[in-house]
Amino acid sequence: MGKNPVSAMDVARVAKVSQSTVSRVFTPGASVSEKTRKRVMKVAEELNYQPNALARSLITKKTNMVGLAMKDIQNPFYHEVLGLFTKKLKAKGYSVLFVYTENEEIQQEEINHFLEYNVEAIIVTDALLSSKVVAKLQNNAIPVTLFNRYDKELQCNSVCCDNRNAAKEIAAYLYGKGCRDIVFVTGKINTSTSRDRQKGFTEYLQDKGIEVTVLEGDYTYETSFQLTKKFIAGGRKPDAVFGANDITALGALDALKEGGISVPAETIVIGFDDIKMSSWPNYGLSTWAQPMEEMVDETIQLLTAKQENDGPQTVKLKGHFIHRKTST
Amino acid sequence: MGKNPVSAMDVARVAKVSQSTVSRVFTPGASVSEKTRKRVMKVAEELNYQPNALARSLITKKTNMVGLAMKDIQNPFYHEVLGLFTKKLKAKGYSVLFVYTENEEIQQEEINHFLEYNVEAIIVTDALLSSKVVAKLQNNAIPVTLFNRYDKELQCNSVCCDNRNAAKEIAAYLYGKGCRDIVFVTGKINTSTSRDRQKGFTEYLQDKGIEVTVLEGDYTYETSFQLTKKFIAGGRKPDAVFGANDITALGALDALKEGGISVPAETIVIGFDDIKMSSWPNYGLSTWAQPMEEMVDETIQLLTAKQENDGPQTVKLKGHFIHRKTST
DNA sequence: CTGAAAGCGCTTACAG
DNA sequence: CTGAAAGCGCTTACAG
Repeated sequence: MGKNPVSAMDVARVAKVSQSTVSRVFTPGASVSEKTRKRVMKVAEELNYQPNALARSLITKKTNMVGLAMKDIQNPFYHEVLGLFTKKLKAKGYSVLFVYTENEEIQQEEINHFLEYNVEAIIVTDALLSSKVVAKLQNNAIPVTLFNRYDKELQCNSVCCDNRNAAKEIAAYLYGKGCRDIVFVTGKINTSTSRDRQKGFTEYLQDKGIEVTVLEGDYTYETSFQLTKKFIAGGRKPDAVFGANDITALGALDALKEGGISVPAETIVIGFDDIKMSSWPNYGLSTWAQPMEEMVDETIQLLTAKQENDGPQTVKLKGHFIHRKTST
Repeated sequence: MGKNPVSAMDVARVAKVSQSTVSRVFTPGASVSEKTRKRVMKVAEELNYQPNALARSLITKKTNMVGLAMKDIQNPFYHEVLGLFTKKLKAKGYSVLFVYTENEEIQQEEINHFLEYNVEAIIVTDALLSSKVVAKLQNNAIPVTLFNRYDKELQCNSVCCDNRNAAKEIAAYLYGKGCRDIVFVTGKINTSTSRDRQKGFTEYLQDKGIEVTVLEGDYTYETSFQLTKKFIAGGRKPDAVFGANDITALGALDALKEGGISVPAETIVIGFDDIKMSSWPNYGLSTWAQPMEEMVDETIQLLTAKQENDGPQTVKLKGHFIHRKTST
């Protein structure tokens, strides 16, 4: 904490006021005469005084910290999300305590960590939460919001894209283009995002009498690339491939290209997320744009309006299709 | 902080011991009889007691938090770095308070933020620091380490790749391949990384009588893409393009491809960083791999061994060249 | 091994 | 508008 921890007391001594007054000067809205305020501020600056947020939090019960947990390191989508969160939370006066989970599931350990530091809310992006962990958080009255995930079993807020309907629209689009031999490359199958996208997609096509070929991926580029490569090596040449996210679609796209299949002439490729790379000229991936900014805003909204306790809320946002070079 | 803040006092009451004893049970190495420890632990678990890190920090002067500041949102390199830092710092018992800077320079505001929360050290990856800010930090005895940057003027530690020599080796490699018409696409020119890579690269070639064409980029894909596109539209067809980082090289690569130039047959393309994408089949970018993990380890080492005050240290790591599909 | 007490740096009623 | 005092939840000498 430094060798030179100037305290409010030090400032008070020099400014010849009480420590309470120094505190008031640094408390927005507290009543201090203009004259006193100026004198104190001057001394504070000279001494390089910085109020101690820890001590303040201890008494106000407000830490202004929110915990953010992430897992996926490969998907740039989450990097963009992280940037947006820290930026927007800062604007609201919150800091973010960041945790990167290696495990599939957020462990008790990481949550304890958040609890110890008294974060006021927790945002979990792409990791899983056990109901036991959620219970503990509820017990401590810390609101949790799942971002880009949801879980009916869990008693927590959730903000995500309406994956099912988005996938349905993509299916309709593909069907309208005359595609009949269609592949879906999944993400991690235990994620709601992948499941919902698959459900919306296959259901629509099933109604039309089309059985979608499902390749079980894991949201990584490599797996999707290998799966698709193997698939076309078997002599198959689908009309369309829909990847559970952009990275997945990109993997499939590269495999198709490598296999000499021309996109979109022979095969249409669609992704999901609209990460920056998708718009790069070399790819020009058509995709479903998640309303990332709106999603972040909604999440923060949910966290800050935690007062009204009408149970966990689920917000589903629409997003929109972006037509680029991999679709016709 | 929750509606149910069980304190050590609460536990003490139920376990019929003093609050001091409860504290000892949660302090590694403190002397408590096995019998008491068990009883206290049992009660603590029943009550869901969680020591308050804020209160502890207030008295121990140890927050176990380090501040991490980042700026570049587009470069996946930093996403990987962030993952590595949180993972490794956690292993050492540290949490990371994350700040995403929008400004080119880290502002006083963000630093104050770190100071308020009493972080024990600060890591700055790709943002700039003013000497005024560094001075303030030194005044508070908080060690700062620049990661992947360095600045002679600034009194702070620094860990980075030996960019100059790496670029020199790349230049030698290219020269050895017979390249004579060579382009370097810079990153942001006010970064030490871009400057050093440029210096090492051009100096070597200058010695050989070759004047490198320098295209001034900004470390983004788009700029590099446009620059290269414009360059070749002017009728030029270089033997080799070296990008200040992978993203930059990828932008150039795509522009070359779009311009109908075959890589590596006509033009060799080399990047710097070895981000995951560079190994994707569609790109197969040859690049200089930064020893990312080592760099992170060294940084943490520097921060935790902050006791010996023999002035700021600069650590330069080597890294190595990775040959893929864009070089011969 | 254990308890009573002081103190970390703040905020916030309570008086004046 | 301002000061004295209590208290937030801990740790840590100091006694015993």
